[in-house]
Amino acid sequence: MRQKVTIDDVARKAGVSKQTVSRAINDKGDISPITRERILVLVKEMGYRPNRMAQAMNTSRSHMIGLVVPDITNPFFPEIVRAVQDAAMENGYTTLICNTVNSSEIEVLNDLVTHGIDGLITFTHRADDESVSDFADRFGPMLIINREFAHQNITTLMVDNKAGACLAVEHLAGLGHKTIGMLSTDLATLSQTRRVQGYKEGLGDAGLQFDESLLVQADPTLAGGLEAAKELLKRRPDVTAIFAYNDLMGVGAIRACKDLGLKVPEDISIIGFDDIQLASMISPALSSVHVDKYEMGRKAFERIYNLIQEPTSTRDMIGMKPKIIQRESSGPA
Amino acid sequence: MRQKVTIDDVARKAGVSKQTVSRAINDKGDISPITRERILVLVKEMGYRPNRMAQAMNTSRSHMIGLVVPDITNPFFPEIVRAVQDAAMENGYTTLICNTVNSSEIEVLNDLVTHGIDGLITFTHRADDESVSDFADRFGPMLIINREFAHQNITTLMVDNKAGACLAVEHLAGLGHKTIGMLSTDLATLSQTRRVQGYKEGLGDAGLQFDESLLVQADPTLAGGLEAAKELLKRRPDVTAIFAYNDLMGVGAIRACKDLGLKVPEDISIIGFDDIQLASMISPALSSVHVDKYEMGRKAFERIYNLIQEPTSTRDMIGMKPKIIQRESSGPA
DNA sequence: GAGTCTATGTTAAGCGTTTGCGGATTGCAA
DNA sequence: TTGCAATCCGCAAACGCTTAACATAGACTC
Repeated sequence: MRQKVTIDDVARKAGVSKQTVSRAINDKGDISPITRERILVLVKEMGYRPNRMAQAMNTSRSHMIGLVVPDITNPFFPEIVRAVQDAAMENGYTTLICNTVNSSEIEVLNDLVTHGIDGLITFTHRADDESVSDFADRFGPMLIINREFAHQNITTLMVDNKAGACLAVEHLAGLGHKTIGMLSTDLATLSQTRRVQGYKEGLGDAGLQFDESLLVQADPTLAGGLEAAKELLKRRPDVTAIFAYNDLMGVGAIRACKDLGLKVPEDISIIGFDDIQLASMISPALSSVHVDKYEMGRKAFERIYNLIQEPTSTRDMIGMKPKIIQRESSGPA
Repeated sequence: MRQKVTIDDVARKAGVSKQTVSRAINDKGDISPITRERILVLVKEMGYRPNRMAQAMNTSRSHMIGLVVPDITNPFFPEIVRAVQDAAMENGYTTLICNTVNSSEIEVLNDLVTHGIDGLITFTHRADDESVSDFADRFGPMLIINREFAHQNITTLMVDNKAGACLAVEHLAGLGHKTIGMLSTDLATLSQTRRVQGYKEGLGDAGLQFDESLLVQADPTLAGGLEAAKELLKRRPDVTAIFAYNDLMGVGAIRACKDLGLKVPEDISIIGFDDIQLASMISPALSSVHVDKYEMGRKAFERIYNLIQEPTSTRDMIGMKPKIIQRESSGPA
């Protein structure tokens, strides 16, 4: 698409040079109020909007940011994406989104850069540290979510997974549960590690013993949760509460209990993590460690936006505290 | 972000002019294989990638398309978005996404255009025909999903809602149900109208009588479905099957039945529409009219891509046939 | 050895903006 | 009147790339 009406058209019609038009719309000095007004009226009339690409070539500001998620169909992401976009739009920014699930993450990032994005928000989990670091060396404002990273160009935003897991166990223990199992995942991600750490720490804090048999691993999916819960309940029939790595596994666990003829929460209490929409939609509704995903997205954008305006400002780490949402799936022991 | 390495850098290093480099990477003629090879090696080495914005200024091809959805957190959309992006990426395209839920749709479209998108896929439901038409006059390749529109620049892609609703009723009638209610919505959208039409037609085809009391309206949400189902079952305790406008309402209906002590599907059969992820995740799993959302996204991109390559090709209407997915929530009367 | 091609590169213009600098106009004091 | 600052605006270059048109060399014909 070639632009319909350009700055030259406006200039011609106004009988001034395009530079003057540029000054009028950008509110730069060196222009008389009268001319300015006259031009602005014309701009409205003709429906002129500056071509952002041309603008970007001069100013190095494309007004686009990149947003990279593993897979937008994963229910964890839409809300974050929405938040980023809401915040972006409020600040005159547009969002270039990519899924990385079946591509090289670094490739995707590099491709985004060729489009001239001013900043980047990314969930980048598969790419190794070195590649990410190389990339960050070359690129400007960049924020990684849920990955630890020490690099002067990279700001991180992380959910405090450990604290969240602690809270979950505390919640269950507070309800009087003494034997609390965990469904974990086989993926060696940071959140996985932290949540398991938190689980163990939580047990300790509550004066309960951790035992290997209480920890079962499977895919972080509904099916995985179902399978893992069955395995756990076979191993340890004395378990009265389950902490699931995420909500999908939590829902799977509820399903498993139903299959085994156990009532939730009467016989078994279950709590998930992330608090995705699904959690509140099933019955019994799933208690969960709530992560404010909308807030997360907004914060991410805000930070990137600041970095774009103030490229010299220091990189840092942003933490997000999760909290417990009790629903129907957890109750007194 | 200013580009790290430009075509000039490569040219200088190769000892040729930048135009020659351009030829090498774009595989245009008028260059000796030896020089070409030599340059390509350098390009790799230096990690040079053409700046798409600069490219776009000349070629009028930004390799970006716009994708506009009402709200990405609505579970109907992520899969479509994902499909569009997969297809886009395969073809060297990137996707600029916007939610319109709290902005003027036309504003969003216009803004996207300033970024130089080559094509546009949009769910645009609130904007009136005239505004859309005005916009289409000025813009190029454009595809609207689930809205009827006659404009020479606009291609439409629609789910056959009426046929889907017919199928749903046929399904229920086929299971022996004689009194089939519908939970509809108060939104006056095209899908709403069509689904109600299909419902009535389906009843007719099955030799069943439609009655106003069988049709209840509420918000197209879980809560709305719950409320509407209760109302319906109060009005017509003889209902044995319910067709819900969408899956969320269907899930709400299941909840209502549970609240009322009715078993699904033993006492009441329920079927939804759209087949969102949730449908298969709840228990009992919700039967639904399946819309192949992934296919929808791919088709949309394909069509837009063709229109971009072949701007003169004719606009048309693409239809998608839904089909029934029977799960646990529907059974014999 | 002059004339003609062909193969390869280069020059320069242009895409739609912004911006540093210099030119023109005005107003006012000397 | 003249001189000078202040005010307003235009010229031209620049951003990084593509592409039409042109230049140069070598290879070929006769």
